[in-house]
Amino acid sequence: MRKINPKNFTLATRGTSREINRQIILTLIRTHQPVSRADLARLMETNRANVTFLVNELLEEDLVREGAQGNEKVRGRKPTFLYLNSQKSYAIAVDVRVSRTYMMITDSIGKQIGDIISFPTELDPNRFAHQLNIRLRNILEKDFRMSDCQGIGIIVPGMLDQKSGLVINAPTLGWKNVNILAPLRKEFDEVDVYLENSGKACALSQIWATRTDNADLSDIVFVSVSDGVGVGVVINGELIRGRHNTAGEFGHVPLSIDGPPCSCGASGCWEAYISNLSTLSRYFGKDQRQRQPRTLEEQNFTIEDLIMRARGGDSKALTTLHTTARYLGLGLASIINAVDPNYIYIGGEITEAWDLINHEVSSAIKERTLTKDLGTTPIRIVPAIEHPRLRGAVALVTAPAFAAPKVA
Amino acid sequence: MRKINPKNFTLATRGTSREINRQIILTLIRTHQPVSRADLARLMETNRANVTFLVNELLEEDLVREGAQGNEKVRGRKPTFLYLNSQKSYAIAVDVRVSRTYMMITDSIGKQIGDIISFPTELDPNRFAHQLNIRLRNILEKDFRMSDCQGIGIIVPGMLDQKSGLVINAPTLGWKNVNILAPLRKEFDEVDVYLENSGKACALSQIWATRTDNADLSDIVFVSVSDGVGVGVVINGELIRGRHNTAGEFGHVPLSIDGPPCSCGASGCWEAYISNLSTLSRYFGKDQRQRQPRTLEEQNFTIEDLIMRARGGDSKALTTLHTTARYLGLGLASIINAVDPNYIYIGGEITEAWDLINHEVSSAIKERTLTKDLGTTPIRIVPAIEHPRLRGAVALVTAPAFAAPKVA
DNA sequence: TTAATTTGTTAATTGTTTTAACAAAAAGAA
DNA sequence: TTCTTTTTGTTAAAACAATTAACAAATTAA
Repeated sequence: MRKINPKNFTLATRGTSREINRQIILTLIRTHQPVSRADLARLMETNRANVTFLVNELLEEDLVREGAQGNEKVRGRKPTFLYLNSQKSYAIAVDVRVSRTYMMITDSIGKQIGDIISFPTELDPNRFAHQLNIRLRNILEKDFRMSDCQGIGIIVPGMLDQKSGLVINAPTLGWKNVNILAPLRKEFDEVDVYLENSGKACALSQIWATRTDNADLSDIVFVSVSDGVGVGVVINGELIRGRHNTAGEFGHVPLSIDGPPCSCGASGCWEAYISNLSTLSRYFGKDQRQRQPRTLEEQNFTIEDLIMRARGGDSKALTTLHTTARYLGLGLASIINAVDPNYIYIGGEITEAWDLINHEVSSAIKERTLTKDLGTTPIRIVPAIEHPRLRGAVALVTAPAFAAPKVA
Repeated sequence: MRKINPKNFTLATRGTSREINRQIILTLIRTHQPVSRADLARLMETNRANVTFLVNELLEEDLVREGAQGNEKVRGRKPTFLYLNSQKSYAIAVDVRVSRTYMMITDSIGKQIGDIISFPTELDPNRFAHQLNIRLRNILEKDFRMSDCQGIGIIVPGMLDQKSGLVINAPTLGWKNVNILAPLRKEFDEVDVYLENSGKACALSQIWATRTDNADLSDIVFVSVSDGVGVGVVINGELIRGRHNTAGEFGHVPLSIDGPPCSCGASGCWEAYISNLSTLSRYFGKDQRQRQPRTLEEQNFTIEDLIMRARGGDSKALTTLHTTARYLGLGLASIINAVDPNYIYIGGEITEAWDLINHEVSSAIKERTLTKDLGTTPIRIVPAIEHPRLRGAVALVTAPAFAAPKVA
């Protein structure tokens, strides 16, 4: 039961029904391809004539193409299969992280083209913009044609204003009130450039992934545990952004208000318990409150090393991971109580140790969730190899073509 | 950018556009009445002919009526004003609380008819059902006509399953897995009966209230502080319910996981810091961890008494309120970080002391919100006299007629 | 009294879904 | 082979709703 906003509604015009049905057809071709017109008519519970009209429109726009004919051993005329034309355009994804920046190119349905490339991130915003500019120009003018580029999606770990392209605060990069998009938009004015927070992008990557399972992804949460903790919340199939594009920051909901200091300035945030840095500090026995300097050896020691040690029999390492797992679960319980999602997806380096910690996570979740049902909310691991951030950046570019039209 | 759910979509039919525009017209008449067809055409940025057709349909259904003519000093034909026919039916609202149950009757646009009546709540579910049955029968058969009743909305402070009508757990009432709706639905099978949690109902009461201010209520949170803490979250004009209708339970997000024990079984929940009981316990210096019994005098002492004492110069009472205010603000900061709403509404007895505590609440919010913008999220007080729970119960019945049709 | 202006309706047009009929294509039965 | 049956996809016609244009009604100002 959604209330129509009397200050901001969308009237239905003569073409609205067609637009809606067109997007439904696109969605169905996307999830069921290769698929025939007759199949679509059955899936949509409508008549084949309607499907013919709508598909013809998509064929004319070259969004959809006809392919081989089916050859099942059944009577009757063989169906003509339809599939999305993935060659129409390409998308560029950019994932900016502290140490390196990653780039991926995909076709118009998000399938990777070539290899992922990466380069060290310039932490000076101006020099970064210059650096990225050159890389993009290479792709847009040498490797591909600029007119074929559907858009560029850029992921930054921090809070940002989507429209203006302003990075309000990206603590790990040290960027504050930096407009990273303006120079790019000026340089490549033919191409759409999108900006998104990494936690939100990861959530997008899941709902827009083409999957074969029957999972209902209309209400999900993605929790990305890394240097910081990023969270993206999807409700009713839509990423929630809030008034300032800052919705979903569960990383800074406290476990204990008097807990360890957090990068955000407050103390006891969930992030201050479960980020990789926090886990490592705990392993080395440093009191985070004191922000004691770490030795060089400690600085080069990563969470992956810790996991390796835990697997190698280092009981202190294992205990450290278990403690993090418990805190992870306690925080997830808060998210579950607040959002009650269908699934929770978890990404980040710690997922590599999931077999070691999943029991602790589950029991912590059950400890603080309000009902038994909530305690069994399915948790799914997203391995790094799936590149959720890059996939989310791609979705920023490619997904709008499949999204539901704004109506009422 | 909403993803169309390929397993659960709604195809647009020939009538979909009309249905959408019809609901927009209803919404606009509701918010702008009395209003002429020409006004509607301007508000909707469409032509008057379209409005005529749609309004004629509403007139035929007797949802809308024509009223007086305008008489501004302008040239041209006088407009015929349209208004919602509020006499078409009536709604019954029931608010079940520990001590008493309240009932209100409204017309079909939620305007109160007669006085609010109340009676002591029978805490035995069967006897309660019987009691409520008799009360409802009186209204439906003696005072009014059953066929005119649009529906009955019942509010229960606890977790519940909307569809089956099951009260899963209402700790203050002591109800667990009680089906309160089944007997009513059986008895009054002509009438729709709706069940809703009190926090969620309060949120509904705000978005569906007919207001004159220009507030954008598409993203709001209602926090109801009483015996427990109920929270309702509205995103994109729609109350979020989650997979098990338990979404929004921010009352059990911890401030400190090792904090005082909470009625839910966990410890350190926000509720355990700010509920009326928690505030009173703190005033009487009881250690909640010990669950010490209170004296008879203490048992009869209410939060209103505490506020009175604080106003009367009792500095310990004032300090107690200030402490609650601080905890209230710290928890609100978590909600703001997580949801980033346009407004936060607060109801409950403590709002009567708002002039005493609002400064502490605000500074605690600023202390833990991630950005300056978030720190200035407007907080609005809803006084008890506005009966948000009963108004929410009414909205359950009357609002669906104005809601956006499900599409795509 | 006439012109100007605004409201609301009606008729015609256009675009879209829906129904019904049909053509095309293939397998199976006679 | 030939005919029947079945399925796919298209086309023509019908039904319906938004849109456009024209017009009638009602009122004020000149």
